[in-house]
Amino acid sequence: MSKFAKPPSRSASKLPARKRAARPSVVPRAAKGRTATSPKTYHHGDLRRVLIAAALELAEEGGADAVSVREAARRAGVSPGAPFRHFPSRNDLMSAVAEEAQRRFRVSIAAAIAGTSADDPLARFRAFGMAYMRWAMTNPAHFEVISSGKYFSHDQSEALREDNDELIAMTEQLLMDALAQGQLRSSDLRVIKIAGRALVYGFARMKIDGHFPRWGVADAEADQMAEAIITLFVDGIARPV
Amino acid sequence: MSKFAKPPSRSASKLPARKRAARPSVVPRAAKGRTATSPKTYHHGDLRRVLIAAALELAEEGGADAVSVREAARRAGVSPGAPFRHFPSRNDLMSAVAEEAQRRFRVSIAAAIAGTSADDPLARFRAFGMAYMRWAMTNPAHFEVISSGKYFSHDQSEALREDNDELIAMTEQLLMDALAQGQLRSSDLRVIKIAGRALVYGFARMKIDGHFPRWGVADAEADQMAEAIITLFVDGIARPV
DNA sequence: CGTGAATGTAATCACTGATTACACAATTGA
DNA sequence: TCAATTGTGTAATCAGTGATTACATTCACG
Repeated sequence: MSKFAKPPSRSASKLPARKRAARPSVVPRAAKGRTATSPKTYHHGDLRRVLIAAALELAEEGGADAVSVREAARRAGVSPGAPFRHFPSRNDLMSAVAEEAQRRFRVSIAAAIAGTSADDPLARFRAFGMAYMRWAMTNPAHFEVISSGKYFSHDQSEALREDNDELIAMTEQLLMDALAQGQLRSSDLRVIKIAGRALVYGFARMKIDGHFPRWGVADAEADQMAEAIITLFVDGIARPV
Repeated sequence: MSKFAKPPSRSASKLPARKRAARPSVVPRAAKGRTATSPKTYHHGDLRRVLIAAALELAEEGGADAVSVREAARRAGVSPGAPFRHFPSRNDLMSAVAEEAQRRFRVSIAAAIAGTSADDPLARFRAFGMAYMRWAMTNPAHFEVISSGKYFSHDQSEALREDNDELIAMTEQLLMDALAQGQLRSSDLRVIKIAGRALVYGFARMKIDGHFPRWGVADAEADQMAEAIITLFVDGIARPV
C-alpha cells in the first residue's frame, strides 16, 4: 500500500526509539509499580492496549490500510516481534481495533437516542440515522475498520457481534414501535430496515470513499445533506397525514 | 495484506512461468506478426493490456487488495520490473483497471436503461438503480476498484471522470424529466439524487463488505431485496395518486 | 542498414507480516 | 528466601512487495 511509497525516510526513525544499544546488561527497573502506566521495564506492562491505541492512531492518520504491525510496535517502543505475543496476526490486531471502535460507536449512538423522546419512535429512528452518519463522518478511519469487513471476521469476536446485533435489534424495535403507533405507510419492516441501513451506510461511505466532490456535495454541507436525505427517507416511509 | 499470509507456496510458481533459463542467446522470434496476440518475442507486444487483464483477474480472485504488480507480471510471463514501463506505480495500474471496469459498468447501465420506455422517467430511474445494484453484486471486485477510491485519484483519468460524470448527468436528467411529468412529490432533485445514490451504493457495498449475513439477507434473495428497497424508495419520492 | 526510441531484464533497496530460538522478568510455591 | 514455571520482549531470519536503476534487446524509421 502507501507504506511503500516513501522509501527515502523512516530509516532515521521518528520517535525517540528509546535507545536499545547497551542492552545485554540489566534494565533500569525504576518504577516497579505497574499501574498500567509505568514504562521502562523490560516487560512493557501494557503492550496490548498501547498497540491498539497506536493502531487506531495510524488508522486516523492514513486510513485503515496504513496500519502496520511494525509501525505500531515502533510507536510502542518495542521490537517488531513483540506484538506477536498479543496478536498472532495483523488481522487479530485489526480485530481488536475494530472492537474498540465499535464500542465507541455504539456508545455514541446510544447517547444520541437517549436524548430523544420514547414517545415518537420515528423521530428516534431519524435520530439514530443521523447519529450513525455523523459518527461515521467524524471518525472515518474507525468506521472503515468496522465496516470494510476485510480486516477480520465477525465470527472471531463475540464482543463485535454482540455490539452489532444490539444495533440491529435497536433498529428493529424502533420500527416495530413506529408501526404499532401507526406511523408507517408500509408494514414490511424488513425492507425498511435494510433500505434505511443501505441509505445511511451508503452516505457514510460516499463521504469516506471520497465521492462527495464528484456528486457536488461540499464537506461543509455534508451534515445538512445527511439531515435532508434522512428527512426524505422518513417522509417516504411515514404514513401521510 | 493477505498476500503475506501464504508463505509456504508461490515459490513453485503456478503458471508455466515460461522458462527463462537459456536466456542470453537469441529469442525464438517465431511469429513476427504482431496482431496483438503473438507472444514469444523479447518484446511482449501487448503487455499493457495483458497486465490490466491479469490485474482484473487477480481482483476477481482475491479482492482489489490482492492485486499485486509482481503477480500480474508473473502471469504475463514477464519480469517484475517490466510493468514499470507501462505503469509508473501500482496505483497507475489500478487506475487503468478502474477505467476498464468503469467502462464495462457504464455499458451495462446504458443497456439496461435502453430497455425501458422513455415515456416513464421514474420507471427508468428504477431500472437505473436496479442495474446499478445488479452489476455491483455481479462484479464485486470491479465495483470495489471503481468505488473504493483509495487506489487512484479521479483527477488522474479523464476517461474515468467522463464516464462517471455521464452517469451522474443521466441521473439528473431522469429526475428532471420525472419532475416535469409531475411524477415527484418533492422538487428538491439534488437531495433525491444523493439519497438515491446513497441507497444503491450502500446496498451494493453491504453486499460486497459482507454485511448481508448480519442483516439477515441471504445471497439468494439479494436481487429481490434490491427490487424491494428500490420500490420503497421510489414510492417514497413519487407523488401519491 | 544503422541509429535511436521502446521495452524488457537483472539487480537492488526499503519495507512489510510472519515465525523461530533465545533472554529476561514476574509470579508462584515450597 | 529462592528455585521453577510461566509470561513477555528481543534478535534474527524468511518470503513477498513496490520502487528504481543500469543494462540488454528489439523495433521502427530514416
